[in-house]
Amino acid sequence: MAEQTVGQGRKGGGGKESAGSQGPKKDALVTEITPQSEDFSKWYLDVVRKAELADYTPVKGCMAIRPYGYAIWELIQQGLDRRFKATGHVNAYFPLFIPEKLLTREAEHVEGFSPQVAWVTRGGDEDLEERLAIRPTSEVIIGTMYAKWIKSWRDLPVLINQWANVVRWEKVTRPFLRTTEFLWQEGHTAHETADEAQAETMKILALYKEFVETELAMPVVDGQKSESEKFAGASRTFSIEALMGDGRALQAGTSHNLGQNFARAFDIQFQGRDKTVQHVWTTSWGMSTRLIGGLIMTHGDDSGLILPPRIAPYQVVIVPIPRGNWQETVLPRAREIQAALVASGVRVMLDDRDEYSPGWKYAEWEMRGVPVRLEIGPKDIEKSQVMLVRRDTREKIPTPMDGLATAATALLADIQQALYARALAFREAHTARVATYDEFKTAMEGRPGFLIAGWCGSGECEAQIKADTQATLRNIPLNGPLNGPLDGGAAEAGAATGVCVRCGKPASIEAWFAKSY
RNA sequence: CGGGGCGUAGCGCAGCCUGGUAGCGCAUCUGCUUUGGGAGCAGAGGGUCGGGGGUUCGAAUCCCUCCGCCCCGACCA
Repeated sequence: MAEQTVGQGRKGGGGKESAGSQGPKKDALVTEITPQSEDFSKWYLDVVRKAELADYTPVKGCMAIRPYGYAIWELIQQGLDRRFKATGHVNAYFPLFIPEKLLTREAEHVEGFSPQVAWVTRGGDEDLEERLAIRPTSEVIIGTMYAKWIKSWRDLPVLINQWANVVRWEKVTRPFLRTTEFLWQEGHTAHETADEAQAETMKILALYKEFVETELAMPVVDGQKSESEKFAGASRTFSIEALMGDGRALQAGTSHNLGQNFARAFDIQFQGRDKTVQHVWTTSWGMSTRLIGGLIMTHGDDSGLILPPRIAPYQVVIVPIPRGNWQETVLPRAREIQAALVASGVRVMLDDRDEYSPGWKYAEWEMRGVPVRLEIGPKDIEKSQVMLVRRDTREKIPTPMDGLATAATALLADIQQALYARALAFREAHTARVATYDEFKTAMEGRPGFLIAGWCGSGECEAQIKADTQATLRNIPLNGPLNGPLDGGAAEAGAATGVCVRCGKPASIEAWFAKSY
């Protein structure tokens, strides 16, 4: 009776307890998080709620981001903001509201966004003379301001980023992945030449890739979007695409070269070095709270979240083992260790709650994805050691207290690498190159993931592939074997060295396809 | 927006078919014993059964309607 719960984790899924009346309790634990294999989507929603990342609100499609989830967002913000500043960008803030007349000035842009725009029609007691759009993105309002601020080539480039919320009236929503209101950063830059704007677009794409791979341990494919997947109003759109644990792709960030489209629509002009008046060349780029969804679905397992150390609100959780008068014996040592780790720059949570057992805490912090658990009890203190436990492999590592901070830091770095390697291996195992359309269709049905295939560049083939297989063209990688440097646009074919997977015509483009979020 | 499923305590559910005024597990609160993988015992609190309307002496239960959530499509920065 005393051992009835020992060794029975909720992750077992099967093992019924033989102690009779314990059955229902066991079942309650087992069903706490739906296993990934049973229903990935339900698993995701369970993790979001049980790990206290976010919760539903009375507002349809809008979530509350809870402190633990917001802490992840803050770390994402810090990592990105540091990189933006290091590349010469500055932050500013623009209004939430956009007058209707402004929104409709760039034709493609309006057409693309109008189905998703929310409107304010009343202020106080009065109907507004002109409706106000709640920004779905800020090209319009920022472009309007740039027209006022930019007069001379000496004013360029303008390299501004803003951290903001935006609203898009989505019909189908999911916490983090697609919500009616979401948080993001949007960079908006203006340049003197087309080449400069393109260089900026690619610089940010590379920055995004480096950030996501380094900090979030998510391997991504960087490439160019097809005409049909392009941002409304852009000349070219580039994206980074990640593969989730269920084999579906997630667009994790986008960088757009807007050409002179918005400059023309909003009269953003400057007098050049040659005294002529010209339109500027602009870019925009963004990453959002969607990244948190990507993080969950890239690394998580049946026990819950697994956070890469660099983005984990708590990198180490200390669980003191209560024995006898542990508050006088164990707890002080735990506090010393906490202080030492904090001094080494480690984010530490000391779980000194008396009302929960160690086993409960283990399960709880595993579910919340803390990369390293540090157990310390009387036996450890005797041996002048602690027990470190990795979240990713569950490996238990007895570690001397001498040099603990160094060992912990090294372990965190190792976990970061391991998570990236694991995710990359998963992606490679779920990426296939196909030559014929039959192969393509079979592969897309059989096992989800990326398919690499030749493409003639036509929208018809792209649309037909989607209709036949549900797979969309995610992007055209920058480094594909057939692909050129791609700075001239996806549809510009170079030397034909392959064939389109659908129509069989010669193709110089090799694209990545997948079912996606 | 089309097809399907579901809304009963914080979470997971039973009750609905065959109307009679709400129950179980977990969680929560109190006390004691515990604590190295989700502890035990004893006691306690918590629900206008998603909203509105209708039928009925009486509705969680039957009918209408609206809303929300989930899944599959369509659409989508």
